[in-house]
Amino acid sequence: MNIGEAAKKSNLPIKTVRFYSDIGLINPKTNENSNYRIFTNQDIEKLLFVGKARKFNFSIEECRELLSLYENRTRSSSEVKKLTLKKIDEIDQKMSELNSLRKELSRVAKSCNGDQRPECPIIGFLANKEN
Amino acid sequence: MNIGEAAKKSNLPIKTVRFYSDIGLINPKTNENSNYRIFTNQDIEKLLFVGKARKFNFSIEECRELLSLYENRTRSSSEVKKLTLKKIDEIDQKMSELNSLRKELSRVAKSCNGDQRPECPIIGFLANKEN
DNA sequence: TATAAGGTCTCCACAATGTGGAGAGTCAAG
DNA sequence: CTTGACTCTCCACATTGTGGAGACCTTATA
Repeated sequence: MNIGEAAKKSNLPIKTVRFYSDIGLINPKTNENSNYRIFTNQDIEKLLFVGKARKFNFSIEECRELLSLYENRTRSSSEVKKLTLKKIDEIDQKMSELNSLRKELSRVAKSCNGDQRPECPIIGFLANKEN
Repeated sequence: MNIGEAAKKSNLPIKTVRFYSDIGLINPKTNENSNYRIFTNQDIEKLLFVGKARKFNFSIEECRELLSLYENRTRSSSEVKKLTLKKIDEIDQKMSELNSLRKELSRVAKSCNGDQRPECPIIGFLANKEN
């Protein structure tokens, strides 16, 4: 099938499918006459796989790795689990950063009246060299 | 002072200071002879301000806005507070996304043995078109 | 005074992950 | 044969810088 149908079936924008093909995440054949890409059902499965993995925060390179594990019928499940646990770790890290950020911001926001007067502790806080 | 000293005083890499100056976040004068940028103490203050705001997750454009509020002695504190509350909202949004992501990932990770056998529920999950 | 060392300049490329458009080629239907 | 819908490649842009090349400036030392 052509790229338009592939895009529809994989729920991805055409541009994205082309991009994934450009970077070799998938490797559709090429019609030598028309230079059109030709997608198989296997390609669609891979696109769906990648689409989902991307939604779950895996980077392109991680998708590439997962994809090769996906295709390798003899790989151990521990490899996949390792990648997943690493992802969870990263998420935890990010969340704790966001948490302390949120705390600080809400602390300064609370101390600000938010009225018509120009005095603003938030600005003062940001302008303060210390901390 | 020259850019090297400005970078040191603002705790930012030279390249970053140059970048901020390129995009007009700060506007140091230029020595017409040498073409060197000349920074004042005011510029350093702004750089420190931006550096801190960036750490607190404000985007460059938001920094630009905050900077103009910072310089505007007649602005109301509510404008600053609004930006800050918006930031907090964004953080909340991001955290809830990460939370559900984490839940899903840890659910599938738990269901995977992580052993030498190739059966892997995580791969199965990612390959599943549904959900 | 000549030269070397160190600071600074501009311009380009790259990172990640696509999106948007231009201009040209292809295919299927009428 | 023409028209409209698809597809192709190539370039630019988004964000926030970082790294390097080659050229220019300044200051100090020989």
